[in-house]
Amino acid sequence: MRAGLTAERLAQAGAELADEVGFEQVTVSELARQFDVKVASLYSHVRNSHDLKTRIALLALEELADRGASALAGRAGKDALAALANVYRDYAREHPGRYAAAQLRLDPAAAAASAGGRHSQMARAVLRGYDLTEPDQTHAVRLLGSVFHGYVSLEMGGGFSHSAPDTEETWARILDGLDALLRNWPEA
Amino acid sequence: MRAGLTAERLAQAGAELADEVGFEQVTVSELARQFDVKVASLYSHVRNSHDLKTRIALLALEELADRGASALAGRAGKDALAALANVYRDYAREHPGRYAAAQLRLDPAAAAASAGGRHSQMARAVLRGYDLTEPDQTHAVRLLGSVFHGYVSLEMGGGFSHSAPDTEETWARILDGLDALLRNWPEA
DNA sequence: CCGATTTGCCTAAAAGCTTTAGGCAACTGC
DNA sequence: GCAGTTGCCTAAAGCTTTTAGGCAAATCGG
Repeated sequence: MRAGLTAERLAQAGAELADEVGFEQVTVSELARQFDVKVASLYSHVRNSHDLKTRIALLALEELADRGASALAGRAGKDALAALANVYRDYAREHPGRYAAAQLRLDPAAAAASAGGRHSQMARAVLRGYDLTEPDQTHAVRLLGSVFHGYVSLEMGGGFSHSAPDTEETWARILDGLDALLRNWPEA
Repeated sequence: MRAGLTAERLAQAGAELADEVGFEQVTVSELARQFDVKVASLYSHVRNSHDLKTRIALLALEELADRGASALAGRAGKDALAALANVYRDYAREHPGRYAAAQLRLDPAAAAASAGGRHSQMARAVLRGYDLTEPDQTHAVRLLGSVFHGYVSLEMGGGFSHSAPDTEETWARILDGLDALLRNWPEA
């Protein structure tokens, strides 16, 4: 009786495990336990612990990009902005472990093979609804990335303690603010 | 001959170590090696590995708050905004390990004892230069936190690959953008 | 100044994670 | 059904964390 391990199934199971116990706690040993298999067996499918984590990160980035593409379809302007923003926030809430994985610093090789490019393309797609030309568009792409990532990770980390006003309200107002800023991007 | 360990010296040494090898690699064992002392000895000063990391985080938050307070003294408006923003960015560049430590999710007890409150007070101080009243001021505090944290961590993580235009330019334009937005904060 | 107490670092040991090497059995294809 | 490949196994070394208990060095009281 073989367990039927593959790198993909390991990454998938690792992603689920990450959501349950946190990305930090995802370990080759724990994964072996889940598959009821000896630890050494995993090393035929995965180079090492870091390789496993990288695969989980790539999977998460891919899923996020898929969600983003769906959300953006048929939307433009502020509608698109909010849709993309919510993709990141909702994904982080539904899949905290995967979201943490997506934050993993990838080595250049992995980064090139990742969905990273799709993510910046999505941000650019949103910006088509605003009147920015290069290089301002690039600056704006980076701003969107910063706000989305920064807000989501602070909110998830409890950075905005449960004080009033609630974070739902803040999120809405920040999106209003970003929209206003993009419509009125200051010249250099 | 005693080594003269204390929780404070361990946190300090841990912070330096974090800057050299990365916060993730800061380990009780490695620290023991640095002090040329047996591992078990550290456990008289520090409850466990997580306690050590928490102490490093608190130290980093404290240092950051000190720098922020200096930077803000005598400044207002966009000047203050840029000064505070640069405190975070510069600190992250000079002390990447400490900055990573400052991102550690603190348990409520540690969070309450941390310099977290000073940080939001600094953001509020910056916002005094703009015309925002509650609850918009809180929303804006959170926006500043998001952008500063998000930008710095993406830049450090290589998220803005070394593509043109350079990140220095983007940073300047984002601060221009934030300033413009705060001066023209949209109503609800 | 010296004995008593506290404190600090030690040895010892258990338990868990990572990674490599080499082997045997179970699938796969001919 | 046999040969070959692949997959999971045993074994083992090295690292980290954490606890328990001991001896010696610093510190304090007389």
